[in-house]
Amino acid sequence: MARGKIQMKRIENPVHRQVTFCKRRTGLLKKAKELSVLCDAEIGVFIFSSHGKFYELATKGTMQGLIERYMKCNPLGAQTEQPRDKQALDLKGEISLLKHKIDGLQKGLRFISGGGTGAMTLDELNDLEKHLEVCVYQIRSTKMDIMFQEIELLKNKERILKAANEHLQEKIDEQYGINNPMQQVLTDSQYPLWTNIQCPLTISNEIYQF
Amino acid sequence: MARGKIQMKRIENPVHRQVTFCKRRTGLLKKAKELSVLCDAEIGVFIFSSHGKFYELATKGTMQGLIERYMKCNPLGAQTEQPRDKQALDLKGEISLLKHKIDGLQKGLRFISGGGTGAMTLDELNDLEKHLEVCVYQIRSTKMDIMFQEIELLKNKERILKAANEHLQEKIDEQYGINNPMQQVLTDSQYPLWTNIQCPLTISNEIYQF
DNA sequence: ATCTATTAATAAAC
DNA sequence: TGTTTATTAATAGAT
Repeated sequence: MARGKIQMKRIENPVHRQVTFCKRRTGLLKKAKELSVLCDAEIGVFIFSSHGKFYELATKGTMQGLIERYMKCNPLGAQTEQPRDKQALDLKGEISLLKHKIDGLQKGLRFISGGGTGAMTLDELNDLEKHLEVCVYQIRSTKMDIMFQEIELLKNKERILKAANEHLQEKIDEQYGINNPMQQVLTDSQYPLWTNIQCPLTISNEIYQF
Repeated sequence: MARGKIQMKRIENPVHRQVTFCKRRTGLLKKAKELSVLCDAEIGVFIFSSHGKFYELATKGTMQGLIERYMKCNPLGAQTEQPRDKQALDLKGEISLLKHKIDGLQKGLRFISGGGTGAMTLDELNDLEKHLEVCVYQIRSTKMDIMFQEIELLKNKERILKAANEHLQEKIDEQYGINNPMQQVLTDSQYPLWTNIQCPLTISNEIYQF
């Protein structure tokens, strides 16, 4: 794919072969990652070089998980692995994964408490995001509770004041009758005055203490 | 690599995603074979599509052989000893915990970003996080505004009712004097009655419409 | 699946 | 190995 085609056969020159191995290995893993990302696929790649050196890629989860999934898809090979080994492998995998998560949370805490992020991985950011969501939710919930309580309190006050007003009005009506001048005082034109009245209510101590 | 670049993120259009998956899967396996041939490497590739369909390639021997070779190379598989049962128990717990977490995170992310997310890059997550913060803030802010408005409204009503009560009380005092029986009605012992009074206020139309 | 305009990968050279 | 460059290979979008 460059400066000339190459034959699709083993490269005999060891130097050329090594160079090509390095380049194409990188390319292959890149392609695998891209395919995983673009198409939401889970991909695992093993590469053993001719010298026995090992390279691997697991795009989601761990290679252990991939192998397990592979085993499920291929019942034929299920027996090759002893349960003991499998369990041990799983355990190790989980431990490293959990340590990883703890790392992420620690980094997240550091971030929240003022520092920069440092290099956080995608998984770490996922955890942090969830953690932040929970924090935000809790704070909001508490605030809402307080405000609802205040609203309910004020509604209660309103109800009681209305009842008090009604009672007082009835008393007045009893003495003045329905059509006495008192009614004029309670029209819209008078309303703004009331909102500005500051002097203490003579009956407030009894009525408004709740 | 054709007719325009594409973003390195999950392709949301299912048709496009499927087409790309097919093409790139072919390309990836071809690359793996080429690398194996050119550089005399042993390569294994697992591909699980997002729908769970499985594809594999083992360039030399079988996938089983590759996995076994992988087990030997992987230091995690080397040590396994006595506390097998304990390890197994731990393992089960860890697995279910992690699966739960992963499930939750994936669901959350998918939910938040609307469509399915697939693997997101760090930058995408940063953007998502920022977006989330803004969304949460906006929703909370709107709710708070509404609640503050309601609180202010109720406080206003309270103030006006108190003023009205004071005014009415003054009227009553003018006629009955400070020590008339009216006072008794406005004591704490009477208070519960008021809270249950349901009949319309005779002066409410003027006072309470705001 | 097939066709191309483009982009991406990479062989060779340094 | 990393970079550069000329070239080939892969593939996105259209059909």
